[in-house]
Order: sequence, then structure tokens, then C-alpha cells
Amino acid sequence: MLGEQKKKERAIPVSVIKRLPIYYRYLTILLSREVERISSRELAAKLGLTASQIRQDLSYFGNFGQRGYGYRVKELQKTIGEILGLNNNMQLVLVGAGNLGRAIVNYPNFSKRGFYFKAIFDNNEEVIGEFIGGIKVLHLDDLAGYLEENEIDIGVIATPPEAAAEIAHQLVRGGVKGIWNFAPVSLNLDKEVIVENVHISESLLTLSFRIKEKYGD
Amino acid sequence: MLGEQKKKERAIPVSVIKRLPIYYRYLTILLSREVERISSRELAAKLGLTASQIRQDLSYFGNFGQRGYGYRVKELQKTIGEILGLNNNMQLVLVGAGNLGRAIVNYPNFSKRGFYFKAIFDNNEEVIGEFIGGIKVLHLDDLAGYLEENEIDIGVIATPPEAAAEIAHQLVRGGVKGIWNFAPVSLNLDKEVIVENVHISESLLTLSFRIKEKYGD
DNA sequence: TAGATTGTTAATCGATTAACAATC
DNA sequence: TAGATTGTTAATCGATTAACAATC
Repeated sequence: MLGEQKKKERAIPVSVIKRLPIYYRYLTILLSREVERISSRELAAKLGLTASQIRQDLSYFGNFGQRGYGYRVKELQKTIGEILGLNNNMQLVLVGAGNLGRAIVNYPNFSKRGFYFKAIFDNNEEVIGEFIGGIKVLHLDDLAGYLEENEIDIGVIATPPEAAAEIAHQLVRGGVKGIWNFAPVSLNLDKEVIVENVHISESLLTLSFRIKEKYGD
Repeated sequence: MLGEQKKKERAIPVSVIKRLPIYYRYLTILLSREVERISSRELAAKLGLTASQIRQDLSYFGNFGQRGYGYRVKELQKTIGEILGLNNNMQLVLVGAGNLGRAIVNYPNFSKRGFYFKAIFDNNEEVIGEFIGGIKVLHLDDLAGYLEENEIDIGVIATPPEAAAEIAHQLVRGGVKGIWNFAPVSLNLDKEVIVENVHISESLLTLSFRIKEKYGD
């Protein structure tokens, strides 16, 4: 395909990477509505961005548009999916079978996008043996052994903060490529491992600040 | 206090606001360890930032440090808490009593930081009447009426994406100041309302991209 | 063709980093 | 005082926006 050959070798800024999932989600919706084409201007209006920014972002990966026409939704959605690695069949384990862990495992469309939960671990005897999203909960003590015997790409941490550091180390020793961390701690890990943090409560504090700023003290 | 008088009138960049909760969390940990002082250099090392950046950030709000000494942990923690509005007693309602909603309501320390969940709404007859975190689940149909009779600051949306837009509108009509949105949709709302999105799955796609980028296709 | 919209270069804007005088 | 570290200004870096030739 034309786009791939023209792919630039400049490094992709994090800010661009973070917008790709936003594009992907909206294009998927457009696709389900059988919309065939969309211009950078329309897309920008819907997502609260600028047309320039979208064209600039996409240009990092190739030429997907057609001058005078816009972008073909189906093609662009597929290509962004490929850029994001959604066809790479990632194997995941979850540690922490509380409400948050359950919410994550039961999140729809993960398997459709190539993310497969293979095992769940917890240290609470009461939940061990239980099935969540069709997956049996194993004892946390079996995590290291499990990781030795199975090739896992991503470890998901949904435990209380006290437990997170030790679990992260086990995951790293077990050879995961990335950690998706929901525990409210800064994991100081080897730079080799890619860590994506979701610090839920921090965004509530940000919201609180913005409300205070606007409505006064 | 000295700091407050010197407060600058320049607008606070979003990037700075987003780091305040990070500082706050770590200072709270230091405080629990009875650490008395910390320098911008030490703080930077722990949080993966630069000392310059931290000093620059804090200077938006006043002069909290002491030259040659650093920052008093207790004072700085308290001050950042005030900046974030953690003493403002925010009233919240949650819509959506699934796993994610339960995880949010049961998140520790919210009430300690001034966030109070007052009511929970769902449309699933099976959960209505149930108590979650000590709060009774009411029927979604009662949301509008509840908001009329109670002054709520923040509405939390933890529903499937299809329901989110309509609920957001009800929350806005009901007079909330901010929306904390966990549903994977872009809410196109009146600019008056402050929206903070937590799009969990998008960060998994970002992680996937980074893994793919590093380990090849 | 005429109109529309991309892809890309250049200009602007904003955020981070460096440097250092002020000062505890 | 001497050493340390802030607060702040200036320099750098990076990201966004504007502009427009290329072209469908």
C-alpha cells in the first residue's frame, strides 16, 4: 500500500500515540453506522481537536487520505488498529480479583481487539476457585510459576497499593513486556518494562481543582 | 501565609494541574513515614520528573520552599490539598452500579479527601435497593428528581456507553458542576460543565502500541 | 474542470529545562 | 559563614496551528 512506503522514520510523539485510540474508537462507531468517508475537519469537530492536528498525526504513519475527498472510514479504522497492534494477540494476566479487576476482565471488546485474559490471581481464599469472565481465580502464590510456564505479554495490577510493588517485580521476573497498573503507586521499575498507569483517583482531584477554580473557594 | 500573597495571576497550565495530584499522593506517603523535609531534587527523582519542573510548577501557587532547605512535607501536602479543593466537601452521585461503579464507591480515602457519595442509581431491578459502600441503590428514573432536591457537585458515570449521553444531560440539567465520566464516549456537552474522562481501555491500546513498537510486529 | 481536502512546510505557541542570583 | 536549594528568568525544545501547493 502506498502509505506504508512513505512512512517517516521520525519518532512518534507520545501526544500522538495517545490520540490514536481516540481516533480508533470514533472510527469504529462511524463504521458501525456505515459511514464511508470523513474529512479531517469533521473528525476534528466531533473529537474536539483541530483538523490540522489530525492530518499532522496521521502523517506520521503514512498517507491514508485522498485529497479533495477525505479518509475512507473502513480503511483508516483498520490501519489505525494495525498501528496500535490490535491484531497481535496479546496474552494478559490479572492480579487482584476485586471490583476493579472484575470490571476490567468483563470489559467488552477486549478479545475482539486481540487482548486475551489467560489467568487471574488473588490472595483472598474466598475468591480463589471462583470464575470471573470464564477464567478461574488462582492463588497469588502460583503467579511466579504460572509466568514461567506461560508466555504472558501484559500483567494487569488491580490490587491495593501495598501489594503492587512486589507483584510488579514478579511480573517483570516472569518476563512480561508491559504492565497495566491500576494501583495508586509509582512503580519504579527497570526501564525495560513498559508501564501504563491508570490512576483513577488522580483525575478526580484534577476535576476538583477545575471546579474550585471555576466556582471559587 | 507568605505564599498566598505572592500568588501569580497567570493561568495555570493543564499540564501543571495534572501533576498536582501526583505530588499530593507522594507527599501523603512521605507524611505517613514522618519525613519532614524534601528537596525538589529528591522529589523529582522519586516521581520521574525534573527538579526544575517541580519548582516551576509550585511557583504558580506561591513560595512554599525554603532556600537552602527544601520543602516542609507537612506544609506542602496541606497546601496542595487546599489548592486541589480537597477541603471543599464535594457531594457526588454515581450512576451505574456495576463492577466499575462499585470499585469507585469503595475506593478508599475519598471521604477523607472531602468527596462524599450521596446516592447511587441504576436501572437494573436486581440491584435496586442493594447497599453499596453503605449507600442504597435507587432507580435511574429517580435521578432527575433527586438532583432537583439535592445539591450535587459531581456526577459519576459508570454505565455502558449507550446510556452515557442521556445520563450526562440529566446530570447537567440537574445542576452538577462536573462530570467524572468512565463510559467510553466523547460527551459533547455545554462548555459550562467540566468533564473529566477516564477512558480505561484507551490506555491499554497505548500500552499495546508501545509494546508493538518496541518488540516489533 | 472546479471545488474540496489532503500532506507538509513554516510560524506560533506553550511547556520543559538550564542557569543563576537570592537567601535560608 | 559556607553550603544548599529555592524562585525565577532566559534558552531550548516540542507540539499545535496556520497556510498553501499538490492533487483527487
